Amino acid sequence: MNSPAFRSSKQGIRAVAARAGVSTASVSRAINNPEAVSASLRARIAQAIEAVGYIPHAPARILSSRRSRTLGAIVPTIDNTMFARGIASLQKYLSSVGYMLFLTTSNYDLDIELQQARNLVGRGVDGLVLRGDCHHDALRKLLADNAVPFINVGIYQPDRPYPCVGTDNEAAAHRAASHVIELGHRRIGIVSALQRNNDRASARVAGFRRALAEGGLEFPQQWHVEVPYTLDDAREAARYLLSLDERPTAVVCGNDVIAYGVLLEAERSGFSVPRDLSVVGFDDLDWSRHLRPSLTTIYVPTAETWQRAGEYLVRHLAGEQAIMHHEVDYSLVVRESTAPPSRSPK
Amino acid sequence: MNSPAFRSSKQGIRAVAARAGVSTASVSRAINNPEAVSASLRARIAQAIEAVGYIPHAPARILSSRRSRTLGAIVPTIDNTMFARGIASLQKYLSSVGYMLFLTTSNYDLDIELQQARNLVGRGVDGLVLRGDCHHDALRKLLADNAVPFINVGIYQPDRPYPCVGTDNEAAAHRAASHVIELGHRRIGIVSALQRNNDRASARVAGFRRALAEGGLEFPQQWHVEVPYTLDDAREAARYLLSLDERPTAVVCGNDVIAYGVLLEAERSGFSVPRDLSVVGFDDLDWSRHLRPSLTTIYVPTAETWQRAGEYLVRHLAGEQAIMHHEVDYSLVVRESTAPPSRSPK
DNA sequence: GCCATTTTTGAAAACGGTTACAGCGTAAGC
DNA sequence: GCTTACGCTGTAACCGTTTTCAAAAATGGC
Repeated sequence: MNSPAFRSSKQGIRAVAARAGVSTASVSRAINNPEAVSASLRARIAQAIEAVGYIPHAPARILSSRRSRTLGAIVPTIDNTMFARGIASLQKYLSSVGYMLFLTTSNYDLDIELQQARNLVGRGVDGLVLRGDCHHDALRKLLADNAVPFINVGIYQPDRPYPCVGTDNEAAAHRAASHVIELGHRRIGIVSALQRNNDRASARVAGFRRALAEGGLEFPQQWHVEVPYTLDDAREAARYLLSLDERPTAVVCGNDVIAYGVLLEAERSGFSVPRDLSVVGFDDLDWSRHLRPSLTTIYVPTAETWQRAGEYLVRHLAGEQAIMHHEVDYSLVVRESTAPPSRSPK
Repeated sequence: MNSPAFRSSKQGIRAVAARAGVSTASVSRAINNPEAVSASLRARIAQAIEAVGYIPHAPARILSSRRSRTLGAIVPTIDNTMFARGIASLQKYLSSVGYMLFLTTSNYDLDIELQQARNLVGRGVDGLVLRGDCHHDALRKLLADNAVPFINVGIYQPDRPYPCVGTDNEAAAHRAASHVIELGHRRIGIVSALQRNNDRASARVAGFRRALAEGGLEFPQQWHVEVPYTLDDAREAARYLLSLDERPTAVVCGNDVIAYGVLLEAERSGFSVPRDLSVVGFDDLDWSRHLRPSLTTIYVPTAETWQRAGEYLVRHLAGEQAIMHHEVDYSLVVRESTAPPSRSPK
């Protein structure tokens, strides 16, 4: 007969303990630190867990231990192949080391990102994976106040005091633009993603422009168009660029989707790629190899990047040393969409 | 001077309560049920919360209230446009009603799905969104034992006792195949996704086959190929089908990505679409409108479907009535990739 | 003003784990 | 044989909320 002062043993770890005839402490140890418990007890407990169908209650665990073995991630949107891939890779890695991932989206809005971060911190995540280094000031304060480690992924900024892992977008973009310059192009247009609250997009634009400047090329403002991440918008941008009196002979694009749009529109407008127009993308999505003409682009190892972000945090949380600034290599993949400018442009 | 028997008021809700000069109960009420507290207190508390920078601790909240305002979702993979869209839509809806989403992936593995479900239940999710109705037996038992409501999304099975929301894949596939039959095709190939543990894929195959059977068409086994979700595999399948002595004049595909592969390969092999080969897709991704020839396909309102799944669970959890079987309409979008079979096939 | 209601508010017991601490054997050292 | 050390186990406090219950305060009718 249970005294009312005793908790009922009907649920949770107490039920398991009762059934195995041990204390809750032993059950907890058997689960979290099996070596700390004798083999015989371990077996009894394992059997009791099985019999009761016991599932540890994570919130209680987190509350008590103050660790959740969970990381949070905030991405602008999941509806973008690059992020989807990155998240998939991160999730896979984390689950391989017994961590979980709490994923949220910010829609490129700094306030939403901050709010989601509050949410995740309140949730008790052990660390946070953020996209880029374009954040609300309050976000950094929040993470500092609560001692939540984090990492900026998808960028490489060795000079900043925050951990990051990714490719150097500026340098990669510079490489892409240099490629068409080396081919002999002098009139080069840029179709970039929206730069607002997107340091990846703006770093790429910066790289493009630096290459143009270094090449001594003139760059009229109307040769740069910013578009959302859709084929339709990219096509519209291409239509505009191709309609200019003084039109570019090459277009460097902020990402592959934009490049696809440019490719499609050029073809529809009767321009032949690469004869009349060279096009360079950025990301190297699946389609880039398959299109005709196939797309010259920058390969970015997204999966590796995001996995390394996870590795950094997991290591950091384990108290191990981890490199704060990790650069991930990109590479230029030359395919059919680029060629020297034709002597007799259409 | 605090007696050591009292908990320190340095943290959490107690710090807020101390600062506002009220009890923790009032703070809790001010947060969760503001009307239950007088305006003056509410104001004092709000100010204290602000001053302390208080972030409620979700795990403690869940532990105490036994509700998390969090739903779990298990999808095969996030790296698939349709799922990414669905998840994005679900997440957006949930956040609009103050819920969060815990997302995990199963990689089309029933055991992993079960394990993830355990995980999520242990995490205290209020409900679960599952892809399709192809699950481990233990999963249903798990959810029943723990009284966790769930819904199968992406399918429509009014005859089963489980809630679901989605399109009738069998019927939609039937419609797609009927389209090419009506155009006059008699030799129709099928390139489907892998059917193993994928009821969506197999329902579509069933629909295709029913249409063929009803049309009295013969269907040699070698005209059906199953491939993974990649352009490369789809192209290989197309290459195979087009190399047959008796080759199909039309191919119906389990999804758009497969159809893209078939389109690409047909073109590369010198077949003209739709003159030499008609192709039908399924999903209506962005590319389908943009390709040349554009792709005839089945439009599936993914975003709506997943949002409705969220609505069902939220409603159910609120104790409101909600329809268990919700059918979402599909539609055939006829574009350029289908035409009557040519008199003189290549 | 007084009593009966109806708010508002606070004290304290859960919620389901972890873990510091202490107790108890048993093995080792002498 | 007695101490010392160590390995295993149990007791119980605590993690930060919510929520029940009852007391206190406000309201209203007379």
